[in-house]
Amino acid sequence: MDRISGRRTEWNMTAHANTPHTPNTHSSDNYATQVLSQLKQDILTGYFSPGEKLRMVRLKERYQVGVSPLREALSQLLVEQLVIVENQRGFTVHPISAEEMADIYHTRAQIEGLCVGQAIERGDDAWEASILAAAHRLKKSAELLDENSPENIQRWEALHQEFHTAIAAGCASPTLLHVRRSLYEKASRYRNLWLKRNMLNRTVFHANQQQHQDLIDALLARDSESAVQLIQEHLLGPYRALKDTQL
Amino acid sequence: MDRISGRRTEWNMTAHANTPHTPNTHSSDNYATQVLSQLKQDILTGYFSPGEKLRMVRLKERYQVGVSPLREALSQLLVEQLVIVENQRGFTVHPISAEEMADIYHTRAQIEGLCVGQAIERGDDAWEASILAAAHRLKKSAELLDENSPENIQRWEALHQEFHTAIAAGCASPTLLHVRRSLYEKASRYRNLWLKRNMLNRTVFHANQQQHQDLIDALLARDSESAVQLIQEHLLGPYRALKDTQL
DNA sequence: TAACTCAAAAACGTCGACATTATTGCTTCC
DNA sequence: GGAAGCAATAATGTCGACGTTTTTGAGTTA
Repeated sequence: MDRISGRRTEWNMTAHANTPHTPNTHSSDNYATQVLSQLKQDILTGYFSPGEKLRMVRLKERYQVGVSPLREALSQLLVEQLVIVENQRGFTVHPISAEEMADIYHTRAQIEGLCVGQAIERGDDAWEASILAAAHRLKKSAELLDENSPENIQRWEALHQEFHTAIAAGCASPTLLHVRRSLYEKASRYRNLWLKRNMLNRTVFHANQQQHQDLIDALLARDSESAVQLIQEHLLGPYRALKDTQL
Repeated sequence: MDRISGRRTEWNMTAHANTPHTPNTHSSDNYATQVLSQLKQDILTGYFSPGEKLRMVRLKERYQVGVSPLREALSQLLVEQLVIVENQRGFTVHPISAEEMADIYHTRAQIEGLCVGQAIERGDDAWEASILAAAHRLKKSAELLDENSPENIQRWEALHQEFHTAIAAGCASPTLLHVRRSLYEKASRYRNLWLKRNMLNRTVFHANQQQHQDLIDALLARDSESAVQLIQEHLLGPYRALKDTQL
């Protein structure tokens, strides 16, 4: 057993309490890459709070690596604006604010609108099929929400995201999809922080179901104007629910 | 004199041949930050060619730092998709392709459209004034292009960019402007590589002048549809000139 | 009590060294 | 002559150590 996989196992076992880390990392990755995904997850899920100082000793203990891979991972999160840095004062989790949340969600709505608009122009049969497939999987998993444990919500959320990603993928623009993904991650941080305080009720999800069907109809009809309008509303809905509650 | 500024001076003096590096770095930055801007510049300007292997020994010599700051800087360029990495095989300059160029330019046109559209909605008097000021500076500097030395072209290009940034800034969305900046950098790599091979002729710039005036008129008239159309054409024009030439 | 000083402790950023992995080049064998 | 094996070389990724800077906190003074 080589060092990396050995170390990897240790990580999984020492994942202290709060966050069960995904073991889905290929040992072909280096430490920096492995730490990146875990650290990102820890920030997005709120294990490290907004504005919290990220002390190296703590990070070294948690992820069982030296400072070099840590600083590489943190450097990447810096570009993604999930951490901030001040010379000689180390790294800090990027603070949150109502203003940033509004900006992210609105920008995300615009970007998603671009994706959908182009997807309608460019999407082919395979695109339509993948949407219907993802929609089917999502609908079938609605039962996950009956028992609203964090794990089930996470699983449903993953399927939900896959559904919307299937739609956006039709735009066939790696650059645009890259931007989209980055914004999704930033937004999901706010969503997760909100989830930690407020349990979600089922009604919002049923509204979701209807919106999804309307969206699919507009997509298959290649009705760009309606589809863009629907997807933007679909994204801004959660925002409106979030923004008035205390973070 | 501390180590950083001492080292900094050495950098400026040892800037081998091709690229005169900007000395505009505060000594409050750490090595990683300083290396980042220089390395990015070297990639954008083509000192390091697309697909070229970035060997650590070479980078250490060029920037006079150890591997730690280098890997941090490269990690950031990784997120910005200016380099790629393969485990145990180090970093490589991100390759270029006609497909990527098309994707970047088209996405950029869409993003710039969003910026302009929102700027027209949100822009105030100060916004209008800053546009006119930047336009004035740009027009006054047209003489820079009479002698088309690389330095003059660079200076004109900076003013040109400031003009368009002044317009986009009206959207008042940090997130959107962040995306915009990232795409500008990626696109400028293609433009720079093109400039290395083809000297530009003056006619394209005069066409530019007229487009700028039309754009300003549309902005001040708050004619969103025209303005978005104009800015997108303005961005795609250079793309069309570039795409048919050999890279 | 509040502000200030300053020494001790903690934390940061960088380098050099080392183990591991990839690459090169030479030799051997078909 | 060309493929295959293998040793030598080179390059990568990570850690521990070190100098520097920031933070802490106890003691002093107003």
